[in-house]
Amino acid sequence: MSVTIKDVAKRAGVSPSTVSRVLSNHPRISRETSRKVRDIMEEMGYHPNIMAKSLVSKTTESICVILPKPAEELFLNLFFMELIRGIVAQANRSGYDVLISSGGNEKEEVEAVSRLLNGRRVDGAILLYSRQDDAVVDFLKSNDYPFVLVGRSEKYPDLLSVDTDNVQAAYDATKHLISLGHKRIGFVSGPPNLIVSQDRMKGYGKALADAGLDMRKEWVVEGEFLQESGYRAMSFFMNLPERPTALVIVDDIVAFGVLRGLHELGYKVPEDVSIISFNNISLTELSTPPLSSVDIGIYNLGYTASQALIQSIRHDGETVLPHRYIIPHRLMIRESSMYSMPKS
Amino acid sequence: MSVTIKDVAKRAGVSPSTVSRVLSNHPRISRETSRKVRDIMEEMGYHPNIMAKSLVSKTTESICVILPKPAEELFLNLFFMELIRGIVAQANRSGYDVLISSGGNEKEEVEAVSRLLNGRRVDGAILLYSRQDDAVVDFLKSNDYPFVLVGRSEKYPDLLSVDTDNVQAAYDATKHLISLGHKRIGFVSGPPNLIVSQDRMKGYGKALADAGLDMRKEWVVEGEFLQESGYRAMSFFMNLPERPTALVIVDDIVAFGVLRGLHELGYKVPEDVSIISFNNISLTELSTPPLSSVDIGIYNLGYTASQALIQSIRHDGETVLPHRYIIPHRLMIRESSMYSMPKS
DNA sequence: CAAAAAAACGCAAACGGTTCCACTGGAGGT
DNA sequence: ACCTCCAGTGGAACCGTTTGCGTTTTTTTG
Repeated sequence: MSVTIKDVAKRAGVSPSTVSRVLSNHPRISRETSRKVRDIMEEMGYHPNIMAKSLVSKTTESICVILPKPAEELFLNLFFMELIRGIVAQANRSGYDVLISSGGNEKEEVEAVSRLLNGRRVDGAILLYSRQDDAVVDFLKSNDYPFVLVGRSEKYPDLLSVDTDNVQAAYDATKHLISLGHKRIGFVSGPPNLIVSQDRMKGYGKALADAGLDMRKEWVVEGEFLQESGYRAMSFFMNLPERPTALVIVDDIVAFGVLRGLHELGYKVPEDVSIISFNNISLTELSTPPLSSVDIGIYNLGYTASQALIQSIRHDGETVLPHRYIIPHRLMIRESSMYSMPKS
Repeated sequence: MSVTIKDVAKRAGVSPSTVSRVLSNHPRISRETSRKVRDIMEEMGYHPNIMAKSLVSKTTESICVILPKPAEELFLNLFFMELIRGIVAQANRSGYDVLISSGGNEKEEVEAVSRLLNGRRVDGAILLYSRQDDAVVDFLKSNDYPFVLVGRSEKYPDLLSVDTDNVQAAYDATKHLISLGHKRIGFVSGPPNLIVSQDRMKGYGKALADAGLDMRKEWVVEGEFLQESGYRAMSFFMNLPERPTALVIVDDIVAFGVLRGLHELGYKVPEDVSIISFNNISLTELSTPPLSSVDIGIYNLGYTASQALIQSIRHDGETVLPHRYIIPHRLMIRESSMYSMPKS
């Protein structure tokens, strides 16, 4: 059917081994043989069979990324797509292919990962989440397969992972609001069991403390990564006897809900309430008003994760590799927090 | 290293062939042999080596999807992620893996696809776009590889493809506005060379004609799939001596720009201008006001594409398969077009 | 009860590469 | 002129499965 290494060999009057060596440009092949063989390959339209190659080399030059279930429900879509783009871009640059997999539930995920890694279809995996107690992580770790986490694991702190310094990011965001003169700053959080929620909350608290402001329990609400969460939070906050004048919001999507809630309640952003959120997905600039957000470099997160994984796959064990990569973040200040408090 | 079919065979006291046959549950294997072998496989933790299998079976049970370059720039991200989710979900259900690939330019794309298909790494491909004249399509077609287009090709009308009936969709959207009493209806289009732009424009024109309304050149503008396009279109439309009272907009993202433009110019939606757009990405419901949009079933598009491709891969050539799948659309009417024109 | 048919299984050759080892022939050393 | 050495190449085994065909065992049948 397809032209093989033997066909080329025959046509070139050399042995298959020689052709193979030309392909991997082995040092001990003469210039002219190499030229001749390459010409013939070109002429015959030869393409190496990747399967045959990986069968013997025991390496597939490909990785998989596991989409979490939430990707189904939430529309963290923007987030994931950006991440995937980064992953694919880097992987392709390094000559790796990327395989996407998703499972309905955790059990299915483990089965999928098991099939892919035990079946030697991929060399490693990227996990796009950090759940509290993850069967997939357990599987990968116990089988000693290369993998990297986008996020971090509390259970195993020294896993290879790529993450944002969420504490610092929240600290910076909060400080920004403080520098605008705000003294009553609230926090709209996400699911309390997610590490990212906890970390951002921590940074928020730290910034307040450092500025000598007190963190009031009633100015902190927890919710989901959904706009409804933000929406509901507003009817709560705005009925308080003492309302916050600024909000740090755990995610852009939630911030959209906040925006909508405030709008319906008749409050203006940023005049009445200044807000800033996290992730800086591409929509932040086109809401009304444009949303201040902490850019966490999602593409870069993906890119780095892919790089770290491939590095770890290729690693011969000589040098010691870092366990943890922190992607720098930066504040993107837009209208939603551009208003300086009148000195009151 | 890893436990192979031979290890299992030895341990079970049978030949490798028998083990293989158990795996593919060949009819001529006795109940008990099958049980015994399966038990041993379980016990030894056997997992079939996918590479070895594909080498001999000449089929990889996996497909690839080619991300177009625009995915890099535009944030059709929402769109693509949704599509990919559909593709992956269906493929996994059918036992196929999905491989994502993207190329910087068309040449790189061809190289990537060539490597994947010629190298027998995947069995087929899904193309997420319909460009005017596509080298990737030419490659796939001339090599007779299975592939499916999400969209349609003017050059080769009978390619396997999955698409929306964009003419009808635009017709329906326009008719909706007409039914609200609008007589001056404009159209904000996308890049004129994209088939989707052309089709939607066509449906728009047809609806106007059927209603006896005239389509005025100055009420139609072309642009990009970017919010700026919509934004700019508004400063044009709203300076016209006779302004449209309703707009059909080629894409949700563009509609966001329109919304913003109208807002800044002091027009209210839907009181002053009613609008409806296409695709119904998840953000349409959380803009202010929520956007009427034509839901084109993006997930379904992906799901069906995957299904069609796999069907075509497995096809033995006996029966004849459809070339073209049309995914039904439906209007999602929200606030942005809820206002009935005052009888003027 | 022998012969034929069916059922269950084993052998060995692929699939398309890679790589260790052996072989050849000419250059360089003595 | 003989030995050594090395660059350049060929031979063959192997990677883990599948599968056509042949062999053995069991069952059916006349």
